[in-house]
Amino acid sequence: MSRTADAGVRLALIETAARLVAQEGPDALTTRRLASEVGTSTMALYTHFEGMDDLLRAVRLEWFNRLSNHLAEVPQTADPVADLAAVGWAYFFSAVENEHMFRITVVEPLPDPGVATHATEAFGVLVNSVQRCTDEGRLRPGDATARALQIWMMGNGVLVACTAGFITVDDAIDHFYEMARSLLTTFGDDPESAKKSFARGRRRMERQTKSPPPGTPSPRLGHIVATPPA
Amino acid sequence: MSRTADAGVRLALIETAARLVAQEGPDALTTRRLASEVGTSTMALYTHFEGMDDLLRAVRLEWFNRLSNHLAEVPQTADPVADLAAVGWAYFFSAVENEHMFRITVVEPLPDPGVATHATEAFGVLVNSVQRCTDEGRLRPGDATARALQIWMMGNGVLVACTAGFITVDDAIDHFYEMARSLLTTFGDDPESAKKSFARGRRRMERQTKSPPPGTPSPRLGHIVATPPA
DNA sequence: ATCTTGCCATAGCAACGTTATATATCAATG
DNA sequence: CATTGATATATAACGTTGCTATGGCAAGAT
Repeated sequence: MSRTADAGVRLALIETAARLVAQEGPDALTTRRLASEVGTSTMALYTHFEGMDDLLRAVRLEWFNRLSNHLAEVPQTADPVADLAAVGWAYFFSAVENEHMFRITVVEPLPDPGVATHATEAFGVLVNSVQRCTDEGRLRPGDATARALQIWMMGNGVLVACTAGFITVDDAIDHFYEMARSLLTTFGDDPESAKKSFARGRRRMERQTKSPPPGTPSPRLGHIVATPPA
Repeated sequence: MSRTADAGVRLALIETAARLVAQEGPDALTTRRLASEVGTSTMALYTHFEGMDDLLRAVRLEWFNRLSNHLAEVPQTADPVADLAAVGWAYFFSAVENEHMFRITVVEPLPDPGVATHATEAFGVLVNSVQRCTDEGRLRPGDATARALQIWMMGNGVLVACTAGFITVDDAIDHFYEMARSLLTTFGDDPESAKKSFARGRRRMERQTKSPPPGTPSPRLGHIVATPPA
C-alpha cells in the first residue's frame, strides 16, 4: 500500500525492530506490530529473513557494529589507563541507556555461529585499550585478552544487577568504579595511579556525554540507537 | 480425572514448574504442558495463582529457599577465607548446573515486591562469610554487605558469560578464581594467603560434590531441584 | 509476447496465556 | 437427611502470537 521505502525493506525491518526492542523491550517486537510500523505485511519478515530469530540476529549484529564505532570514538590520550576507563564508562552507559539491547546482545543472545566475529570487533577495542596499558608500562606483562575479558565480565555483572533492579544506577557506578580499580591493581598498576587515571577517564566521560548527571532516574533510551545506521 | 495429589495441587504446580524450567528451560513452561504434567486442567493455575508470572514468582521464591539451605550447608572451618571460597564455589556450580534457574532468579527476574526478603536470606550467607573474614583479621575493616555484593556481581558476570556461551565452563572457573582473589586482595587479605585459602576452598568443594571434574561438557541439571521441597 | 523469478498481501493454522461458563465436590446448616 | 453455599475443576472459547500456504503483481529474460 504505502510502500515507504522501495529499496531497503530489509534495512527498514532491522531498524524498526531495533527501535522497538530498544525503546519498548523485546515483547514489543511482534510480527504484526513490525509489519504495521514498517508499512508492509508480515510476509516481508519471511522473504528477507528466516523468521523472528533471524531478524533478531541481524539486529544484534547491527548493534555490535554501532557499539564498536561508539567505543572506537573514545579518544586516546597520554594516559592509557584513563583511556581504558573512558572506554569502560562508554560501554557501561551505553548498556544502561539501552538496557534491552544490552540484554539481547550480551545477556541472552540467540545461538549464532557468526556472532563471534562481530562481537570480537567491539571486544577488540577493549583488548587494544588494555594492551596499550601494558605496552606503556602501566601494567605488568600479561595476556591482554584475558584481562579485557575479566574487565568485561565484571562490568556485565554490575550491569545485570543494575538492569535487573537489585541495585540502583548510582550504586552500580560506584561499584563499577571500585571493582575496575581492583582488577587494574591486580594487573600491576599502582593503586594510586589507577585511582587518578580512573577519575580522569570518568570526568572525560561525563564531560563528553552532555548531561548525564549520575542521578538520572530513568535511563535515556535510544542514545545510540538514534544514530543513523551505516 | 486422575487426581494425583488431593492436597497440594499448589505445591505440585510449583514443583512441576520448577522442574520444567530447570530441565528444559523457560519455554517448556506452558499452561497446557503444566496442566498435563500435573494431571489437571489449565484452570488450576488460575485458582491457585494469579497467572503464569505469579507462579514463576513462587518458583523463584522456592529456589531462593533451596539456595539458602544449599549455601548454609557449607561448613565453617578455622580458615574463613577458605569457607568464603567454598560458598562461592557452591553458588557458582549450583548456577552452572541449574542455569535456567539462575537466569530467572538473578538475571531476568520478574518485578516482585517481596523478593528482597528471600533473596536477602541467601545473600546473607555470603555477607556473613565475608564478615567472618573481617572479624578474624583476614580483611581490613569495611562494609561486609558492599564487599559481598561485589563478589556476587563479579561471579554473576562470569556466570552470564558462561551460560550465554561466550566462554567455556572451564575458563569460567579459572576467571572466577582469579577475579575473586583480586577482590579479596583489594579487601585487605594477603595475596599469598588468599591464594592458599582459595585453593583450599576449591579442593573442599571438589571433594564434597562427588564427581564434577571441571571438564564436564554438559551441566548436570536438577542437582538442587532434585532435593524434595521443604 | 511469453516465461520466469522475486516480492508482497490475504487468509489461515497451531499454540500461547487467559477468561467465561458450567459442573462437580465438600462443609456447614436447617 | 436434605439443602445451601463456596470452592475447585473441566470444557470451551477469545484474542494474540509466530509462521505458512496461496495467489497475484511487477519486472527482467528469452
